[in-house]
Amino acid sequence: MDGKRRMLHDDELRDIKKGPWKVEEDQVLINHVKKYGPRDWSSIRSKGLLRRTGKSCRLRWVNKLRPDLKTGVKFSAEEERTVIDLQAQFGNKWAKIATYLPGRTDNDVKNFWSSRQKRLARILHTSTAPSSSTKSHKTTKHPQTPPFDFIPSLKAPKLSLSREEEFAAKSQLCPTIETVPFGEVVYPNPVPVDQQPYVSFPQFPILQPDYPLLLEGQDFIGRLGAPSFLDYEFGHSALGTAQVPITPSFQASGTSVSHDTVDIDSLIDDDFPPIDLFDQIEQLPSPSHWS
DNA sequence: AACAGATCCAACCGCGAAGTT
DNA sequence: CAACTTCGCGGTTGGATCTGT
Repeated sequence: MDGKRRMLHDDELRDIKKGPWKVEEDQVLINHVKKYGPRDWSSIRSKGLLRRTGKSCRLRWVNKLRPDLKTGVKFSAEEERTVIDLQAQFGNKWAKIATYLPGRTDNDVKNFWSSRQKRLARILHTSTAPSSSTKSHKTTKHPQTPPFDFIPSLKAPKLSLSREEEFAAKSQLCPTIETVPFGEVVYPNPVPVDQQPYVSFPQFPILQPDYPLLLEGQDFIGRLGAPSFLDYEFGHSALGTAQVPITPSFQASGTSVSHDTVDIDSLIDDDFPPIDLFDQIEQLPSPSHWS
């Protein structure tokens, strides 16, 4: 690049506006999209319509101005379940996951997941603290303490695992792979000292040629909504069930755990999110990465 | 009522892929 | 085909709001 061009670029950078959007800016952006469609973001700036980068314009449109968005509506239990299932399947592919959730953006999904993660982290930490407060389980006095000291997998870097690695890792963490209904808590009886109670989770189905589940997202998501979906899909022998240890303190934290089982829906309510344990399973490194 | 911590979420950044010149 | 630009994605940050003490 020559000097003239470089200087111009710097001037442009200085002229870039950042921060919260004003109503007038939104209107300009909306008008642009009406005229030209959701594209040519950079031209918005080059035409002098806004002092925002094309990138910023696109983000604003996608996350806030698109007409089909569910703004201000919390994730429903069904949406939560979908995110959790798809995250287990795709990993942190938020944009992809968002395509399964009408009205939700990748940012929404990402934020949702992130907040659930933090919440779970705190709950897990609180539940294992030696003399944790008996007060509200939603608060903690130890926000700076790494929450997952007791779970080796969570100290490992995020990895994208192959199905084989994933399965191996899960098996290593929880050698006992059983086929029990989705969401069922299995308490070995009697409970050995080194064996926590387990909550079981499904493996996603291994792709089979005549099995439409993973072929078309819409088909998949439509089936997710069916009341019998989980029972049907996860009850088949093609599926394995991974188990993840839960701590005894979970049992005392107000869940509907009754004796040996817990209904999966009770795990997806606002006050008790242990289904986030999916993530602990999914983020397991392969055994070769364990130290 | 005041404060602290938790939660939510809008917006930014860096990077890589795709498209264009 | 290389250089450059634009776009899209995932991660992160910081401010506003909520909630509990």
